[in-house]
Amino acid sequence: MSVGLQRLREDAERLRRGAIDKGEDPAAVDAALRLDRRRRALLGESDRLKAQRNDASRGIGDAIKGGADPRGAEVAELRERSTGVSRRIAELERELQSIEAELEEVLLRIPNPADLDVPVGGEQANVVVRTWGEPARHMEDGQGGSSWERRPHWQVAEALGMLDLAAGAKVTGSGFPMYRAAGAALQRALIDLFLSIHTREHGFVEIWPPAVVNAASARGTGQIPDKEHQMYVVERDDLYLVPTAEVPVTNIHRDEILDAERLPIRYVAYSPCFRREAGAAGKDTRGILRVHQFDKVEMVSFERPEASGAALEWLTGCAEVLLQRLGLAYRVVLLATGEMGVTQARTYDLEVWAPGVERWLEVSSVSNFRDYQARRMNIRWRREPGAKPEILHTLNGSGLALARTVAALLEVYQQPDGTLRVPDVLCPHMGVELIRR
RNA sequence: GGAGAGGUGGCCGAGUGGUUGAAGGCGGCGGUCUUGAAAACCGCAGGGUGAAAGCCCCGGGGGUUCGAAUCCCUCCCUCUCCGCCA
Repeated sequence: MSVGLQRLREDAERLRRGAIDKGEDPAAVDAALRLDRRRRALLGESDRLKAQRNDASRGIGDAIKGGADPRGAEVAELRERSTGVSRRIAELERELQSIEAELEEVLLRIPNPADLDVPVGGEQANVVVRTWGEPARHMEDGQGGSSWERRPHWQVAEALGMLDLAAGAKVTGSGFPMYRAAGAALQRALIDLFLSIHTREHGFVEIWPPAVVNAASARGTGQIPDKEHQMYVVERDDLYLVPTAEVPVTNIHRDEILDAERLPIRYVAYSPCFRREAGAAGKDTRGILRVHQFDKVEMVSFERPEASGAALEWLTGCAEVLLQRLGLAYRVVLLATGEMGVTQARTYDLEVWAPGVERWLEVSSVSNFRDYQARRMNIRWRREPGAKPEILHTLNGSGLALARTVAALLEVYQQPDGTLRVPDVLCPHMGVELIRR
């Protein structure tokens, strides 16, 4: 269950409003309310009958122990009366089961309402919270009054032998980039850089997760049912290729009750990410801005509810550090309700400036899910030993997604002569300061 | 992939179809004792739902039965051996 029956009953209006603000259908809220009422009625009836049955069974046991003939008329009569009750229970149980299945299905479809201070609306309602660095110009001044034009990343990369999109298309299909030579090394260097900073400077515990998950995990983080069509499915084994490390990593603590002193728990994980990008055909077809497989370092945090708001700001900062070290200009955008996913309560996107294509590219999305995912995954914590378990809060954020970061790097660090300068932080990882043909 | 063993409370581990939501041990919490601690002794402690009574939960699902942790089916997982293999 994602929103919880308690909240459904007490706060239906907020849920309805939240769905509408996100551009989703609020009908699921009313359907859930209806099913919940029906369920409670059936449950009351069947519980009463079960109590009756339990008494009767106990009576039969006592009678036999008290010396009654198990095959005698007295016991047979008791047994017969109980049979009728059991049959009625079975009927109710069947109906209850179908109601509960329906209810669960409907609950999974109720969106997580955005925090109240999130701007309502579409893209125009997004708020640029802050910017960092000086966006590089597309046309750059050169020596002696000359000027040069920055090329898009795919041209830079292909010319330097760092990327072979044709090979990727041949081997797998379009949207599966083949990095080579310094391009491949750059991938490895970035992954290492990001993981190193997060583990050494930000205190994350490094995880190297499976790249394939089962349906329960995909449901836990909310990919199912909302984004099921965006995932690659291994049908034979009923498994899904991960669209982000968020899925395997957040599910680590599914069905657990964590002690207070363990919180917050903060993981950082590298994984390849697979996305079908269904419905995005024809968008960003050139280069590596929208691909079916990319690499990403993801931060995941499990927090006490009262700490999740501050944690979101902190996580955002952890991602920003990486862009600052790479010397890439970026802006932080607070997403408006209509731009958010159904599971998030508050989301910041980090957008990096790519002067070749002259666009801001989303390289990170940092979100507070509050209790929405945790309830689906049944992840709880205890304030103190012996206290009632409570649902905790989960957050995650990219730190960072590689493909678009690489695109920005290529476009920012290209030189007029066609070579590529390696950002200082990456030199130790790459072993060179300049990449040339 | 083949053969076998097993999945019970935070952990280990009993469990006969009938007050066993579950013995016992360890661990945990509280107390007595102690200058303090240890030891010893006493006591308290699972989760869900519900206003409560109650109902449900012994890997998941289904079945047999008046009644299932206990019997049957099925799926999943763990372990051991064999085969294959980075």
